[in-house]
Amino acid sequence: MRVSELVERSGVPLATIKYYLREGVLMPGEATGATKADYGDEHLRRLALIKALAGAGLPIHKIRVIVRLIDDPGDDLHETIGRAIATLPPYPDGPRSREHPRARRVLARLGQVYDPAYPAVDQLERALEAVEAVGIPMTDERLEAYGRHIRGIAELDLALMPADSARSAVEYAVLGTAVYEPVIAAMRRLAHQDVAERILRRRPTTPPSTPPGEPERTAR
Amino acid sequence: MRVSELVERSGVPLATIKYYLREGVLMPGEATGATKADYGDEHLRRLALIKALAGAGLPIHKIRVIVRLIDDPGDDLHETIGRAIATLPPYPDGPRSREHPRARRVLARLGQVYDPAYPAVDQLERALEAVEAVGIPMTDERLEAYGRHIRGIAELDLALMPADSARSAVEYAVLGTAVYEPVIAAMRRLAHQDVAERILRRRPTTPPSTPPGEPERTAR
DNA sequence: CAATATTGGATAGTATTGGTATCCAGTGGT
DNA sequence: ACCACTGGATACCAATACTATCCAATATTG
Repeated sequence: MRVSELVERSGVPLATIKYYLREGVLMPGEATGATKADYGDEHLRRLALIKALAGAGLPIHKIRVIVRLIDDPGDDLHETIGRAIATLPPYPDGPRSREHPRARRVLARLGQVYDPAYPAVDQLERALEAVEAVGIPMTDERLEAYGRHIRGIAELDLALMPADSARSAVEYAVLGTAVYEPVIAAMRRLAHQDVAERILRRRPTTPPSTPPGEPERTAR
Repeated sequence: MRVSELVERSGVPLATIKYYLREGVLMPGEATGATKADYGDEHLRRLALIKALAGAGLPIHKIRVIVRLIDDPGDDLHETIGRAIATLPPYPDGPRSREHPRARRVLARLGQVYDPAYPAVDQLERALEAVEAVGIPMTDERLEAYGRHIRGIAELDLALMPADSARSAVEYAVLGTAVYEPVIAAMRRLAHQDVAERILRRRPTTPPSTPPGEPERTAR
């Protein structure tokens, strides 16, 4: 397809597509002449990826890093995925050379190895500093429950990871991490609402049945 | 204390404090003269709150909304908390008048009421649109597991909510929602690492014991 | 009493980011 | 032969969260 068609099919304005091309996050179409080029489904897919990552707050140059890893995953899949995930937000401002005492305690408690090379360790440390600074520290009780539930989620995530190609595995890992975080956050807020409603308003617990007008309980 | 002391104790530059004062997120100190004012611990606490919320990506004018709700929670605590949480990111761009078919399905499945007035419903719908657009849809299997685990977390969150004052309840709700989201995200990423390590590298499952050089398994 | 430091207040400036718009000239299709 | 379209380059823009500077009044200190 030509650019104009890519524009209307993707919904991305031409100026923006040019911008993505310039920034090297969208691969150029196959040139069929000096002023014509041909784009395919992989361009649509790439645009969806860019949209998703940009929507998750990634600056364009980080997206560039990720698309390069997807386009060219090396031999070591685990390593590649690690680097791709490391590119995701949040981006701390200070240096990351601290001791991570809070994160260490959490990991020790959960029986996970402490490897300061994981950027997520630093993210966890900063997040724990923030909750502490604000007076809602991570108590043992909370840690135990959070750890158990989060691990349950993570195990399922991994179980559902595609095994057909390294490319799709990297994409799955990046997107699964980035785009499911808002899903989890929204579900938690709704669960808060629901639980709070029952506690604060003293309402009875609704059984998990189909509400009126919403009959597709098991529908896709 | 005087401004200069507030500056050094909070670590926030004077120009920034003035900016917060101007924007109405930091309450003015008690004037002790035409060119002097007195600040107290509540100013330090407020600065910590602002830091935490700004760090979570809230624009200053949203922080203003929240501090007003904290300073003046009305009669209806549930309502006030709802409004405060509604002020938190993410901030969708388009209008929010859709049907929320995906969110409805999820809520029906989980036995929670669908109330389009909750902003989190819209957030969930958009998040689900994103995962779908990118080819990792919310399957029933995932939904069931996510729902169960997230509800477990949410129930604990509510159980730990302070009941002493409306003010602190609002603060807890806002901060607990905002600052724990990064904690959950970081913990999930680390759990992914840990599980992936065991699967991809075919390593044996480490029992939750103390790794070498890390003896404080139960230490704070 | 006088010199110095500090304060509140006002205003202007800055850096970053992610686009958007314009212009241009070459060219492919009809 | 003509006109819409293309790639390419460059300029521009809007929002945000500070940051810096200036000013004049007033404490504070010696």
